[in-house]
Amino acid sequence: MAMTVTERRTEAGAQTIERVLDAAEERFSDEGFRGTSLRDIARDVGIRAPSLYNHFANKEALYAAVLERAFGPMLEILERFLERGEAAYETPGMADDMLRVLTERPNRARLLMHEALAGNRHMNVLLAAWIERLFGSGLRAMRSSPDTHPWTKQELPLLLLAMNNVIAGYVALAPAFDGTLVRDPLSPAAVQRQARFVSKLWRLVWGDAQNAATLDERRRGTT
Amino acid sequence: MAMTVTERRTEAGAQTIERVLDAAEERFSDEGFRGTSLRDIARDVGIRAPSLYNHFANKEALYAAVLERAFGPMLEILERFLERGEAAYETPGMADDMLRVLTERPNRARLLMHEALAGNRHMNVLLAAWIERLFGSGLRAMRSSPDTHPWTKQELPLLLLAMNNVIAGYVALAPAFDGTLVRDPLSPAAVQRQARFVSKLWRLVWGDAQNAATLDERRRGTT
Amino acid sequence: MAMTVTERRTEAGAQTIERVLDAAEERFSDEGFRGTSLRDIARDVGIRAPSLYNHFANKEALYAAVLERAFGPMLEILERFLERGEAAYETPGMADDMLRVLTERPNRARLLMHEALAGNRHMNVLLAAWIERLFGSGLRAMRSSPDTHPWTKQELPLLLLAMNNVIAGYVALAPAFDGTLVRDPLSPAAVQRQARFVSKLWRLVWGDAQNAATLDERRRGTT
Amino acid sequence: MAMTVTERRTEAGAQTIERVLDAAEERFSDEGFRGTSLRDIARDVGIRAPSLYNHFANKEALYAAVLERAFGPMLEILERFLERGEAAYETPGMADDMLRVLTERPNRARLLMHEALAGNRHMNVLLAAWIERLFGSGLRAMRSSPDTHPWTKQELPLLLLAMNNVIAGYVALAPAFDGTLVRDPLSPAAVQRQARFVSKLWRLVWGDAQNAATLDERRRGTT
DNA sequence: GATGAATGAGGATTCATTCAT
DNA sequence: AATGAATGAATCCTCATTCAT
Repeated sequence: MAMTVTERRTEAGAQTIERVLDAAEERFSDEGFRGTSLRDIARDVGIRAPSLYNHFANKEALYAAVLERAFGPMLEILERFLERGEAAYETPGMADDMLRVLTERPNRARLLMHEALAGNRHMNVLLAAWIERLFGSGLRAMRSSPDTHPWTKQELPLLLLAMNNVIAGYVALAPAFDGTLVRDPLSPAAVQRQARFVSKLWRLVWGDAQNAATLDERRRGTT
Repeated sequence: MAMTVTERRTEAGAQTIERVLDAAEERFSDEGFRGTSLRDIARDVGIRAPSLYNHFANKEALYAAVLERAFGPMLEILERFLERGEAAYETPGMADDMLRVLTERPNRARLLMHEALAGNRHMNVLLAAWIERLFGSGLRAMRSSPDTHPWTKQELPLLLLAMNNVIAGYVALAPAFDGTLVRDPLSPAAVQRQARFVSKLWRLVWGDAQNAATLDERRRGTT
Repeated sequence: MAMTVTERRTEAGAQTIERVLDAAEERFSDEGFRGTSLRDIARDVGIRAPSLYNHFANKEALYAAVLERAFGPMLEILERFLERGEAAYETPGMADDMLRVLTERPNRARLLMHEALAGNRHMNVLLAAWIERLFGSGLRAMRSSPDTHPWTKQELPLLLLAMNNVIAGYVALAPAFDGTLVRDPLSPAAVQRQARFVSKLWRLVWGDAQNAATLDERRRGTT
Repeated sequence: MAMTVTERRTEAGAQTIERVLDAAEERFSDEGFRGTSLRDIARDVGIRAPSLYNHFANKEALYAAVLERAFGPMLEILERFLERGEAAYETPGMADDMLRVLTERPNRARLLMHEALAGNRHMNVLLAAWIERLFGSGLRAMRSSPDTHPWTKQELPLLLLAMNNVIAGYVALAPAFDGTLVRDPLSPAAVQRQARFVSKLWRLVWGDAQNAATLDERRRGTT
């Protein structure tokens, strides 16, 4: 299928852009915004640094584009869950998907951590709003779920944060403990193991059907 | 008690060093090693950048000194636990102390995260060895504890990592979610709340007497 | 009358060229040759910088074209005067025309000043020759005029230069003193006022028979 | 006489600063602010560009310092005249001094022109205020002088501007017409000639009692 | 005739570091 | 112990220019 001149040109540019975003994501996730140099990114792509300015207005804009591309998909995952009704029992499913998304591109978890460490300095307003929304809805989901779990209302935010740290932390930090605690933590096998671990952890802290049953029984017993 | 001139001078020097380390810890924990400039650190202290070289050989050496000072105390906490026999039931106590140490100086948790994100690039051999030892002994403690908990041997490292991420993540990242999930997360009250939360979490995932009882019953019940 | 495609295309091109020259004149007159970027000029025109190269070989060539277009008309004015016989009493008329030409396009006076300030670095040989001719003939005109004026032969060049500075300086510099000395100095009213001022100035410094007589009379009358 | 360490250090620095200011004045007056590169200035001084930052915060600050140093003396000349009573007959004396100051450092006149051409973009508030004051007081002086001159109140600002352009224009632009109108226009002899010319010009356009009388007499009778 | 992509050269500025004082 | 001066290397970014399309 023939391409018009314009399309071909655009496509070539788009390819470069994609490669730049890949390289930038990698670099930014290693050393953060200030620790990353455009020259290094350019070198990774195989172009000269000034060429980056054909595609991005400046370093900040490139970083913003990296963040958008990185977290857009996650936000969509969230959207889907939100639309399906925010049912509490879906929270573990969400965690599962999140883990999968993050492990596919572990850089992104690191990116998120860098942002958080630097105080969300560069996270643009839109993105920040989305993330807030994400946590907000996660929280509402937990609050509206049947109270088969042992947590008070005040503790729920802490639990959500903790689960988030467990999931994102594994992806972002485990590599640093490669050899110490986990071997090759981002291999498919290891990720699957971690997914099962998170499920189990969630069941333990939140309760599952069996658990619920046990609790139910206990409750009925009060009758 | 009078001080000689030399002593006073030395003491003044020591004071400067301490102030440099404070400023450096603050800066490094914000933007990491590469993102931090010696000039900024010097400005915080109220001296000029070249003066730093009177106290530290270079930027790397200063960073190393910051890491040493930051994690020495933590390693000592660990030492104490290790010497006292690595009893499993003490793990939560350790987590508690760790949380307290980290929240007293939240920068240090951020420092650790930066290091981990950058792949422990600057963590010197000694420090790395200590940390490895820390996790190693934590792991042995968990392994040698009575199996009143529901985890397999393979899952224990993941659990240790998860608990670490929960604790350090709270201190390092919660500020980024100030207002979203937690309000003023490093205030004494909030820290205490988090400490209680971690305890409870630990009891849930590891099991305590009551839990153990329940599990026991269930087991016996199959008879 | 129909135009062929080629003609129309050529005309479009000519239009673009004209718009480029306009934009370039504006920019160059603000910040000089080195201080002006092709990108800015292109942006003003609504095209991209590389397109400029379809019309001009390079930045220098564009600048040369701007100079040509800017000073061609002035040179023609001069030509006319020269042809009409270089009569001395026409010098004020020339000054008048010059002022008018300059105020219609104040950028051009600024352009000339930039050139002079930078040592005529870019003024091409042809242009320089014309300007030299301009001053040369102005000088000859003054020299060959009846000596009703109080100037020596040696002073005439200084007078010519002075008048030139008064005229061009007003157009080029007055805007900088807008509010301080003159209000809205390039408005038609202000220009007319300045034209009258220059006339009067010229009469005073050059003197004509009538003027001298009038002044004399007035003075005597006060007796 | 021995110098303390501090003094010697300061003096060396002060020397460098002075040389930087000289070089910068020269460069800025040739091509204006944007057309001048710090590297060129540094090269003229014999240091590397980053060293400039030991003495000036940035390019703008260096430029501001150049302006201050260049126009401070002129403003002082003015001050002296203002203090002595702003008598109208002193205006030519002022013009004389101004010309002398400008010709001693012709770059400064060019600097002023560049500023004016670029719309006083960089002239700091203080300087601008001074210049405004300068023109203001010149104007008041002219207004309060006995009306032996043929100008209306409305024309006085134009006259002041014209004289300014004659004086500054000679110094700034004459070099561009070296060979055409004036030979070696900044040589002492040429400057003196121009000074006499300006005096004469001023007498013609402004007139003083004596002059008027003399001219009158001469005209009336040559008796 | 227009332009997206690319680039070498340069431009302002920062940075870690040295050294004499 | 502190610092002013200096600097090579690097940082972000602009600029004039080329070229394929």
